[in-house]
Amino acid sequence: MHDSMGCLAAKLSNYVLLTERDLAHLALLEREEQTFQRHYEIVAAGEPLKNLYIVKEGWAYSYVDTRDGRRQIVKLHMPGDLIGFESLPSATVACSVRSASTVVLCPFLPEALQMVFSKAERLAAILFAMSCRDQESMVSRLRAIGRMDARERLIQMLLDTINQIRLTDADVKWPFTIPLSQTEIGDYVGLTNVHVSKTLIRLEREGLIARSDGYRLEILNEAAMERIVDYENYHRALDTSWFPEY
Amino acid sequence: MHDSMGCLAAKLSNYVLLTERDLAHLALLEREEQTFQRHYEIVAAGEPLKNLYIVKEGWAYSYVDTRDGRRQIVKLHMPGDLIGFESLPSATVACSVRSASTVVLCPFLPEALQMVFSKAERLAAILFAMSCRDQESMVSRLRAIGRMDARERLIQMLLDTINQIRLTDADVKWPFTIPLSQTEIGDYVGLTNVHVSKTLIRLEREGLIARSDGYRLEILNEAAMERIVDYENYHRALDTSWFPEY
DNA sequence: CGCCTCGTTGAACTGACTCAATATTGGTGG
DNA sequence: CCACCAATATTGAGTCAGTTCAACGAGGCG
Repeated sequence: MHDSMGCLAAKLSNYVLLTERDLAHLALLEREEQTFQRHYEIVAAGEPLKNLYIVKEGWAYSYVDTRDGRRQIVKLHMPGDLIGFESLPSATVACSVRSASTVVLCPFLPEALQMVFSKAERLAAILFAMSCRDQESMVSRLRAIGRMDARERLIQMLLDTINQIRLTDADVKWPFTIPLSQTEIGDYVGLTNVHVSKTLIRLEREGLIARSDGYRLEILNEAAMERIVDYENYHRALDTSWFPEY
Repeated sequence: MHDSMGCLAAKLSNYVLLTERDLAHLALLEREEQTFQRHYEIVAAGEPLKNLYIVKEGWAYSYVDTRDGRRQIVKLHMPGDLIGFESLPSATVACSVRSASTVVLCPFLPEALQMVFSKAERLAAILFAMSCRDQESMVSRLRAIGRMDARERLIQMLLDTINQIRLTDADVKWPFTIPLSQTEIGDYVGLTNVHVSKTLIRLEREGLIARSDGYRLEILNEAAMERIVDYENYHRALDTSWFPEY
């Protein structure tokens, strides 16, 4: 990651070759920044949409609730991720956002997209591609939650998380930290905290993972885990053949 | 729906005011068309991405499989819907597509987007907004599948389907037809065909819905059903405040 | 007429949940 | 540096929603 680059730029540069002009436009989106403590409610669903965000540091997640208090975490946000696109069409916040660790976000106004679409077509295409990639990610989550048992869901979640981390940190060292409680993991994969605990212990006994103090975790047999869930890593370079030229 | 308009244009015009220029660009995407019989495998996951599609008539759906044959239907596609965006970033088909009824599709090449982004910025913004709306829809599905029981999932699915229909057919008449078998409905909401059958019968006994021969269905107490799942209808006009001007 | 797909029904099973007690961890202030 | 508290994780017992399996029924089509 270059010092001169913002976090979004750094992440996008893993996907696609950015031009000077792209970088200049991107810089405009990452001017401000705000820091939030762990477990802070950054945005609440139902409000009018004020800001979109770029994650600069730390983790956050988007979630929705049911009236009787059940919670579903929808996406994890790591450095370089964009937050809030699903709220754009209705101009109303569709998902609440909460920090998982201490987190630094760059807020920007939806109106900034006007400039992007009219003056930086290629960047617009990139953002569009990122939105499509988010869909791809949600497709795989729907598959996991809709059709897999607890063990498979957790395996899928761990694989996907580690690959998402690798995007900005090419060789992660084991063990790595997942700043999520088991309740949060459960809310992410559609299980109870109790069953997450039992299933993680099972994965440990099977020799697939190892856990050390607190939230540290090691994936011992990634290949086997990939086979179990038929894992497809879509966190790779973007196809740019349909992008406009400058 | 104007005769001169394509299906996508017709659908978009429910969301947003289209200019002459938008319409001209849209027309370019809807030149060809292909017809498929019911239950035809239109695209298979894993292939290189060839076409994106606009639905002109009939229903189709996108789905993914697990290795051992479990299936998860990801989206329903109705007239005016766009198919295949989630495959764009990887240039590989992420979801298989299958026709639910006889269906007419307008294929177009991903490269057509190049023209859209460079020459029709406003249309690009619209497509981007549609992709974000798809995300919104998948958020609500994750909530349903991850955190609701069978009865709630089916209620949510019925409400959402009828509201999606209403977009192009403002006052649907009861009873309306859902061209999906109970196995397909199960694959959509993450249940078995057996349990779908039992749960639909239960909803009927509760007086929430009525069913007539085959696939015809009537929603008897929409308000009650909306209350049960805390339903939010996001199939409404798009916020265009961040769209570029011409 | 007979095949095939689809829906219904019932019995038995089981994965995940609920509830509740106990352990562990991390953070805080004295 | 230790003691205490709150948050989180573990464990076990009992329950239940949804699955599996299997049989049966009903319409649609060649």
